[in-house]
Amino acid sequence: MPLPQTEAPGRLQAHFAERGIRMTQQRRAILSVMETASKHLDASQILRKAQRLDASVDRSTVYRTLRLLKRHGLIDELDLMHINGEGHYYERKLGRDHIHMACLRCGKIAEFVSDGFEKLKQQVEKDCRFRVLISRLEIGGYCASCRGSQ
Amino acid sequence: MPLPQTEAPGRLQAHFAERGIRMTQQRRAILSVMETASKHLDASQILRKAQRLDASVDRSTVYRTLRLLKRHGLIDELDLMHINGEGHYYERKLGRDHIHMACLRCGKIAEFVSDGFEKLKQQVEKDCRFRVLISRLEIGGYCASCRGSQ
DNA sequence: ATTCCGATTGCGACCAGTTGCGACTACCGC
DNA sequence: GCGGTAGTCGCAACTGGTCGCAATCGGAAT
Repeated sequence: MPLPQTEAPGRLQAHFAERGIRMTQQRRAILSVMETASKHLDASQILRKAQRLDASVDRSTVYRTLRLLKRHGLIDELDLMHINGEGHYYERKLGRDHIHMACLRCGKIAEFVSDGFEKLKQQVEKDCRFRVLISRLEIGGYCASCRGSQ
Repeated sequence: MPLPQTEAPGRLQAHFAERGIRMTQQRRAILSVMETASKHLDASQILRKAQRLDASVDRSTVYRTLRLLKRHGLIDELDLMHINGEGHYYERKLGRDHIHMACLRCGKIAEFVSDGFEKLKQQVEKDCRFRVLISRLEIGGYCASCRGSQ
């Protein structure tokens, strides 16, 4: 179920300004790719799209900017259970955390928002005396339509 | 074929035999490293230890064997929130799934077994009509001792 | 508009993990 | 034990991601 969201799109650049992070041509290109992306992108897709806006963007700048966004909690990084090789996927962080479910047969990715997940995180905070900042729950298995055919 | 486990340690090799998976010198070395490991190892540590038992073991054989173990549900693969670079860590799968908590300050890894986690997976099975085979929940934040110093 | 300094960039070299391929070997049936 | 074959291995080449460094740029102060 593609996702319930609360918050206007397209404000990544504003976040940068508010936090006094320097804005460059290259970052502008990358942010605008992330802002307008409709689905999970991997690093090489982000690079290609960003280079269409600013041809000078380098691979390593993409990775550095992604890391920056990650550190500021503005995007989430996903493995999607390494369905296709080693790569990672990135998505804008909007609204509440959600679980990612990857179908091992058809490769489809579904998302799921659950109160149980929030409760579980609260339990960890309490029982383990651990301050939760980032969390990632990924599940691999078979989706409803693939489940029929063993 | 995914499998629940409650089980004595050190029987990785037996599992291979039972499932008719071919046993080789190299695999024996790698399995024995995994069986005797006391904590999360990364691929290069596994390689080094395995080479002490059989000098011919190659990097790619380690990765291939790890993937094999993963597919058979005998080990878990962790990112530990990419605390140190990109690498992955591997651990023998024993008993119930557990949550990994990585402290972003001191790097310590804690584990936590929770009924809430099991319930959450059941909820996904039911609400999303999704067959759960593998699951991984990783949390990044501050552990009890690092929490004091902001 | 000009200066200036730290932050950022591109580049090339590197580490982590995967793949294709020819050579090798475990193990089944004889 | 012996041979044949599918499964596995080591190697070398590749993709994904990181790092160190010199050159460059953003933007605050002037």
